[in-house]
Amino acid sequence: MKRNSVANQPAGATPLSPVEVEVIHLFVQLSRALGQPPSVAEIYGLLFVSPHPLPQDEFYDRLNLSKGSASQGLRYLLDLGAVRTVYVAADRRVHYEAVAELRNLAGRFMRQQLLTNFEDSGARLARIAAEAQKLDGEERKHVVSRVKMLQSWEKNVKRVLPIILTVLGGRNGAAR
Amino acid sequence: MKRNSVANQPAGATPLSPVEVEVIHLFVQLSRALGQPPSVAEIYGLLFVSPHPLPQDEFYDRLNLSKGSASQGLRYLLDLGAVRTVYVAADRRVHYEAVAELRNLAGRFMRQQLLTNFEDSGARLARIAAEAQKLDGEERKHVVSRVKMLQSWEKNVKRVLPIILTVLGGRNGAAR
DNA sequence: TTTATCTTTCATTTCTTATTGAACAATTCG
DNA sequence: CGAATTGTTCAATAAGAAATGAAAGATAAA
Repeated sequence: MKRNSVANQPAGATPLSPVEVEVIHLFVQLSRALGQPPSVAEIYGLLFVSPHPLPQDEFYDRLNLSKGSASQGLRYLLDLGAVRTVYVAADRRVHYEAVAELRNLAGRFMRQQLLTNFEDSGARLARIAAEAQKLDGEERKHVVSRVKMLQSWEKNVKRVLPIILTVLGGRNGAAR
Repeated sequence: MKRNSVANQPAGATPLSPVEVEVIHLFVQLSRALGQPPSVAEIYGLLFVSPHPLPQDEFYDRLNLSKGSASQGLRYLLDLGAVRTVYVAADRRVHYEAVAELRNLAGRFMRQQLLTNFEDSGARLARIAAEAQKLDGEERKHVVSRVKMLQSWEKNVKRVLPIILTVLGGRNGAAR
């Protein structure tokens, strides 16, 4: 069966309500901006509106994605800390609920994202600086100044990140 | 000819120096984190280290990408404001140079990125809020609180963005 | 005007990433 | 112990994104 956006559930599954559809859309949109796969966004979106913890089959029945996607997507969200498991009495299935505190979410996401792609940027910058010394005259002057610029960028970004997290967390999103 | 990373220039083109290679790597890495195509990162990286403005053929000769990619990539960077054109006397070709102020770069990039994916999120939130009123009892209560949470998130993000830009710009990257 | 140079466009191809689904655990129930 | 239910893994496939290259525009020089 093909993934035709959010549509045609298998017989017996409760179709998505209009609110659910809208909220899921919102998260899918967000996922594009953040470079995350849509299936993950769908899963998180559904969990986010749901008043109860949900078991895995809810996801592949109602969002009609494959077992595999549901399993992988949930594991990814678990690792990210965007979702937690909940024990439900008299039910064998593992249930999930959304972790919705913006500070945690944003923080973990950034860490994951930046660490994955960035670990060695400092080392690389040092290597570049060293290489630059081998150049001569005008060119060296220019390259050295560019490298300094990059180092300054790095420092700035490192300075800004904690601030972002603080501000995001300060008055945070707990609706009351 | 296939794109085999940064390698085999056509005969006659100056091969990339070690410094250039490293700097380009750095930008390609960054581009992954930001979800930008590698070819664009290569172009910007080369321009960033270059002490002179460069014409288009430099890009497809030395980075060996196609004319098409060079043209499109440069246009993209121009639109973003990450690159500007430079007039060079007695040369018919348009030359390009990098715009390297972090504040401008980051600002424009965020604006472009967020506007593209986000324009209507406010409207969508309003629609969701309206839909939520149609629900009843417990469920409505929960959905309404979630919607409030989303609205609060949106507000927080809008509040944080200008701060980020200010801090990035404050002591900015002009090497001296 | 004709020719040469430089640039853009866009249908096609290639490459990357996300998703599927069938096979294989693992667990609980009868 | 099976049998049924739940969950994971991973090779194969599909969907999507980026890059190519050939053709067509522009512009300038001869």
